[in-house]
Amino acid sequence: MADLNHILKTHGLRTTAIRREVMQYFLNEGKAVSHQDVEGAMPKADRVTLYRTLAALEESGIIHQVIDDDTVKKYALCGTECSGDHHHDNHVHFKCERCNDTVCLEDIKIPHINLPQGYSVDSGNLLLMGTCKSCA
Amino acid sequence: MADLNHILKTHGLRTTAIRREVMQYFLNEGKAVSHQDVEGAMPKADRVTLYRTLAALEESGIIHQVIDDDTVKKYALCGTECSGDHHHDNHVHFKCERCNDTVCLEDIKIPHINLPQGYSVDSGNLLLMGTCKSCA
DNA sequence: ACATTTATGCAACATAGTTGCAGAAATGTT
DNA sequence: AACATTTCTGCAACTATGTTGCATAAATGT
Repeated sequence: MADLNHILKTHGLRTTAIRREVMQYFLNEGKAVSHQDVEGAMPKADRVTLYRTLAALEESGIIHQVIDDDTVKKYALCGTECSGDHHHDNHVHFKCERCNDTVCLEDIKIPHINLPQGYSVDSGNLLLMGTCKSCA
Repeated sequence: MADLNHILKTHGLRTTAIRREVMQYFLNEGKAVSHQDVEGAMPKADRVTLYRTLAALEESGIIHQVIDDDTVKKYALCGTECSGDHHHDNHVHFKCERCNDTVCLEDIKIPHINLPQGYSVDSGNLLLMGTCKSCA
């Protein structure tokens, strides 16, 4: 609890019950979750508030968007290095095609890629798909 | 024209005016386009037909989905090696944050990544973001 | 040129996400 | 602790995106 409040404060957000609950949900899941997932887990909470909560957590650098092959937005908790102005979520994501879970592989970084003259790269997103440990 | 018909036939699709127009649009754009883009370019065509046209072209391996940080689906033409059952779009995609265009870098392949024991990888998707040649 | 199969266009529906605004809760100040 | 200020929450309405069912039209096979 106190932890969660501290994270919120250090990221410039007010401490509210909903934000703590959403963050706790992220901690429990340990995988990328969508707005719909959050809504399912917190049926009493207002849809719109949850959209805005996710947006606030993302803008402040507490969660980051996980790019995935389906069209709903998904998010996961950022590592401790993230802050609002500078996300460092340059790790690889893995989506299991059996259980459909997408997870962060925090230890595996996106390799540097050489591009032709004229391109400059700021950030990247690498999604690997296949079968995860639990489904193998 | 004849070319487009040939491509459609070799991928097991019937040759229709709309499919040729959509394919021609892909050829002209040379970048990843969304349903909305196609609709804008072909205002007379029916929305639903365009959704189904894109789905048919994707399933048959003529176009492939380009994963991007925004949530609308985008597609681009596949290289010649693609067929319905086996897509080979394992090249890198680049999204320019100024012009917002996403392009295929056909010559740059996704590098092999070593994952921990238990993961098996079937396919991957690498999106690099930054500034493109024209916007530099 | 005819029968069969598949594609198109329309209406209605379903899902995902946004905006405006009033009341509630959190924070800063005294 | 009480107040003023700022920000958050919850509701209603709305926009955008994508899907399904079905009748008609067009493409293919014989």
